[in-house]
Amino acid sequence: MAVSREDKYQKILDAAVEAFAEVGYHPCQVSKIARIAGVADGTIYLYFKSKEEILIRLFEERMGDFIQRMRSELEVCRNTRMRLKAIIQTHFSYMEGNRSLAIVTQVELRQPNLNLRAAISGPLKEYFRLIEEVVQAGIQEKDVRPSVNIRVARQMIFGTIDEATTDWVLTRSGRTLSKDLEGMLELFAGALGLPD
Amino acid sequence: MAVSREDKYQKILDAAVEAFAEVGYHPCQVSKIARIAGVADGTIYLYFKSKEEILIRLFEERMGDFIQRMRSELEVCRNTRMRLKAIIQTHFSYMEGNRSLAIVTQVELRQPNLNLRAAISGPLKEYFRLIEEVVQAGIQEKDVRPSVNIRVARQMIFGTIDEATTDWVLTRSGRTLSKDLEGMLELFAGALGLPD
Amino acid sequence: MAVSREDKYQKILDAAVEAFAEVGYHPCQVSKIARIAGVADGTIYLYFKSKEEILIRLFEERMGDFIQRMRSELEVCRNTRMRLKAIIQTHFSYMEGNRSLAIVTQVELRQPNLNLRAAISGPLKEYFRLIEEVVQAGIQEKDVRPSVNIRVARQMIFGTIDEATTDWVLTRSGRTLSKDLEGMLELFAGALGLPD
Amino acid sequence: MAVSREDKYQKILDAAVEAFAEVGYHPCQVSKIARIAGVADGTIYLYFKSKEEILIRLFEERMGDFIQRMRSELEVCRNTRMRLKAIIQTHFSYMEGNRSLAIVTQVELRQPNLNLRAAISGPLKEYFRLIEEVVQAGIQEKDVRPSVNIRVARQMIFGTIDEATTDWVLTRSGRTLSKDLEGMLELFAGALGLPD
DNA sequence: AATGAATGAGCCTTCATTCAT
DNA sequence: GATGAATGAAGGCTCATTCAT
Repeated sequence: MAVSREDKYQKILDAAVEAFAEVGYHPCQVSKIARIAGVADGTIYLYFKSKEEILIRLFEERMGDFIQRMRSELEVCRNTRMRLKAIIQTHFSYMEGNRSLAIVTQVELRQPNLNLRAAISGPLKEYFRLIEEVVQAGIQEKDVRPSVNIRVARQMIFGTIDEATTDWVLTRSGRTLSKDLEGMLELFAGALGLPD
Repeated sequence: MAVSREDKYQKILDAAVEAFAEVGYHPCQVSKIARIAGVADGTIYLYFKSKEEILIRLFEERMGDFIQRMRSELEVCRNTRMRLKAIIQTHFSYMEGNRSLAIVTQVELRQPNLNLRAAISGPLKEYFRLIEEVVQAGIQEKDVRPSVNIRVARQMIFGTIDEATTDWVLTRSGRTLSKDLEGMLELFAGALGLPD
Repeated sequence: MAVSREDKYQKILDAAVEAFAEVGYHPCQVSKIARIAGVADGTIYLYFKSKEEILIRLFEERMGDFIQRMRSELEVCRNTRMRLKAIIQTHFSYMEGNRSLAIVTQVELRQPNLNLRAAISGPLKEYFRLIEEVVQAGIQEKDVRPSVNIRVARQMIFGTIDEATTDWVLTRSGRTLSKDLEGMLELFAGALGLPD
Repeated sequence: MAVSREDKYQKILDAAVEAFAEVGYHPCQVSKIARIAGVADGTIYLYFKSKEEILIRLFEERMGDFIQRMRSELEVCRNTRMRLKAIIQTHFSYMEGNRSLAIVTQVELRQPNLNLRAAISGPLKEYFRLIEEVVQAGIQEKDVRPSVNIRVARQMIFGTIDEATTDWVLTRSGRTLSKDLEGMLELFAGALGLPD
């Protein structure tokens, strides 16, 4: 039945996230994914045409989902501070809810592999654009200092959030990401010159 | 003779940087490194005991060198703004002068592989400590708002610089990294509340 | 119902002939046969216990049918020349009417696989015996030179017809096999010393 | 050293002939060839880029060699009967001296696989041309009846010899091929109308 | 020390066959 | 009976590593 097919597809994708997170994409054996997913090796190939395609679909699906959520969170915000808060919060809570995905993202996002880059660049660029739009709007709404370079500001916002996530992923401390939300927001506010 | 041995060691390391940058560590064949280095495959194993060790030594040597330089640049700085400027500048110019190393660093720095993590964490942690010391000193010297969370500030500083480097590495535009130095410094200044 | 079962059995056999002819027995996937036959992969196994059995049955059925026809054509012949003509003609027209089967026969007839050899050898040996009987009778009827080695004569007759068929199968020219009937018959007549 | 490389290449080719003869090309595992050749599996791929290439090179080398020998045997013949005798004799003795090659040739020569066909067709066509030249010359020299169709005569000559070889290959009797030389020659002589 | 041919363990992928529906 | 998704054994090929020269 249709539901079962989609279910298994997602089960394999979930298994792949977990497996990739544990050892990394390249060293990960397809049979490991199969084992975690509870299916036979060959079954994987009924749903994906290659190991690489699993990684590509994984990014497409999960990052698309992430962007979706980010966008809807931003819609209800009324000023730049709220928007930045929403970005940090959404990013953090998504990654906290998907630790394995977070690990995979932090690592494999930077692969020089061209097929992968092509697949990733779509959603990632959209995320970047989304952040840049927030800064741009902030300037127009006089929330943000006009001297701010939009690209560099985006690099700061994304880079900081991303680095905090990497930190959280690599140090297996019990500390939550969300705990740093306010501190990070204050840094961004100061950097962009937001009104209190 | 001793010089020749050291020379070849470095030649292999240089070749490895180039090779890893092009395709990534895992997909890179040892024979590719050998070809670029102009030595036989077997020769590699007279200098390194495995492909993994190449990567590990690579980080140890090149990051150690990087930290060294960073430290000496910082010594001559008299206030927080100068120190932050030195960090950005040194990081940018080092990476611009070692583009392949920059690529490898951005990608492989995040490997979940434990041996590698152990090797990297030394120099990387020292870099983090160094940044945190700058922030800490800034607070003591009343350059930095006392409410600033030091760890989060470090994540911002490193994350932003790192993201700018990744951006530069992946978009093969002619744009130099250094061009963004002042803009980035202004963001940091605002974020930390530095005096003008 | 019984008819339907036999129908489907033949449909699968026909599909197999077509599929084997296209790519050869070994490289041919069972799913290809199923697709051509318009049945599910699993259905094949309700009629045959393995892929190999399809090939075996195929030879048994189609070659049996071929021998049957050959035998009935020979019965009405009154002398050696007519019999040889009947053999060539029947062989040619059967293969022209079953081009795919001809292809499969030319190729797979020579498999070293022992199960297959055993299955083929029955009808093939009967065909050989039939040819040899014609030569033998020719000698008794004084149609054929008595010095003729019967086995070698059979090799000539079968080998020539078979090679002409292979030629026709491999060169996809429009040329018909039957066109060479008379020329070949004259060669055989000369070889065996038939009276004009 | 150069000799050693060529040696090993031939050793693998010999092993492949033996292995293919035993089970057929498709079912034959590369590891079987390696075992017979006394080398590691991977070594095969230092000399051939794929299993298929082994088969292709095998035909190119061994058939080229065969044609070479055939041509030089024919050069010293003074009439059609001698030439036909030389063809049969050379073919038979070559195959008797290379039984495994004979087996492989009889079977795989007829593969529908296009790459293989292309590789084979060169030497095989040359063989056909060579036979046809003998018949043609025979007609000009008034040795052969002018009514003989050259193509059909070639099909008879090659087909008969080939079928005798197949017969000899499949029936593992002690009987030698050469024993039938005279009987076959007489058939050809009669078929073509050669003078006594 | 240097070489590079050889090794062989290992892995992605295929596909004949099974079996729950 | 029919289906086709699922299975998992098997195999071609790769490549890090070794070692005879």
